[in-house]
Amino acid sequence: MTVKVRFAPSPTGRLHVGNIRTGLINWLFARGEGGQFVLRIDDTDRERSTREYEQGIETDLTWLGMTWDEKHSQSARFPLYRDAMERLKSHGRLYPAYETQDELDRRRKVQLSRGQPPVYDRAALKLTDAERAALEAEGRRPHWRFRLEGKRVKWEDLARGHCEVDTASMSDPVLIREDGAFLYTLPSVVDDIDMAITHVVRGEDHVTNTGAQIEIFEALGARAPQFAHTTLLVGADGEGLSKRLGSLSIMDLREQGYEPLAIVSHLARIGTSDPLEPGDNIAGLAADFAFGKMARHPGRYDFDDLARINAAVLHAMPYETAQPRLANIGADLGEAFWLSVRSNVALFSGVGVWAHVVSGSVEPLIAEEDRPVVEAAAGLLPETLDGDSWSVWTSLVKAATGAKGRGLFMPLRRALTGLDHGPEMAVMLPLIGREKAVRRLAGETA
RNA sequence: GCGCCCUUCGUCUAUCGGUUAGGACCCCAGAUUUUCAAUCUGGUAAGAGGGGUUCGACUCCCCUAGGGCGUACCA
Repeated sequence: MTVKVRFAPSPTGRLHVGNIRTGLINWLFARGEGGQFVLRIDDTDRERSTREYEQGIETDLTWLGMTWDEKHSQSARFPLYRDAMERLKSHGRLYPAYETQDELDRRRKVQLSRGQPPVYDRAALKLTDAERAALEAEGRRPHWRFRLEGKRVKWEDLARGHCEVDTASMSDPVLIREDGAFLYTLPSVVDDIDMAITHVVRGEDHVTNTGAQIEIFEALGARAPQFAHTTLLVGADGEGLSKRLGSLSIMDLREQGYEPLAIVSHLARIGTSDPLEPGDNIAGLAADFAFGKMARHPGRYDFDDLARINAAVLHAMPYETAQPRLANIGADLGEAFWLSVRSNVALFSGVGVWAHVVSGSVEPLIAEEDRPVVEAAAGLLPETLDGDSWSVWTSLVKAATGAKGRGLFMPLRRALTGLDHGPEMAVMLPLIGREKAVRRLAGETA
């Protein structure tokens, strides 16, 4: 059986690290198994769904490298849901209920205060035809609940092992709202059947849902797919991630300059036994992926880890990969430049600083006590500068001034770059060129 | 309140009854770079607490504490 999974985001906002992780795990699992990945736009809520957000989802997935084999929009599939609805009604599994939300809230509070579980009491099931007619005559419109069998639903979960949910302890789920809108549950099950989804991979916040949904699969005459419920993410402080998801959208990370490979490597490995390191590429991450590697407790999303992985991605990036992007920002100063600069940047855009040191205007940093060394060095600078010049030159300065080690190199670095850290000076010096070097050593901004 | 899941170095984790409790990050030290960064090598450091079961428990069971999730006409 070929694996076929789906990722079903709602186009009601931008993708963030929490929901993209679920999508990514689906993608990695599918690709690792040579299976298919379906993108299913959950736009049944016509009010909140927008075309722009839908486009944003595609932009983000494409940028991350998460290609899809099929794309469907649930808004185009209402006939299917209506058909399923009719079938459930005819089997007596879907019944109308007329309580208002206020009434339901009140009942829940009463049950809770009595120490009882807040489960719907199925009062609507006992309504006579006459009572229903009276309610409708009042202008009340029903919402529709799925009648649970009330049994222990069992499945073997790829991520959590044997699972059981007692549907007798849950409320009959509302499938259709008073205004006629389909809630998430029914379209999800109907589409999983229709699209022949083999594995439903989602967060463990859906575990209880799964019990009810398996009953719906069965009520529709289908066999439930396999399930994998992965742990959720918490923030670095152990708090739930939801509180600051706003700052963690994929779009924001892209705009801040994070590498897609870093984001994907980080999300793929949080909460697994693999080290938090970059993969070679997203396909490699898929090859390494296994549910068995995932821990059973919430994974920590630490922004510092992302930053570190991002730097590591850059530190290993070959010139061929970086070249077009360097050219894009006017910083393509050759392979030697990139290879020495890449280990000094945390974000790709950081290259700009070093390009500026080479071709821009820099104010030298010359401390009073370093002045003798810098002045002596200025007089000893070779006429032509190449890869060997730095070594030759600093030897001459050492001989002339007696300065050595840190006392020799830091004054020159500071004077030439205006900074106290950076790439190999042997590479930087010829790029900076004799003219600028001379002026900077003289204390001029050049 | 009730239900499900979870709890190992500072952090992320391995172990699935007998191990010097392993790896990664951080940190520290050394090497290299006649400087910083980067890189390489080495090192410090752990089984929430309490009861059981067992010749033997991080591993199995129970209790307590702590955490996550669920208990919606959200997804």
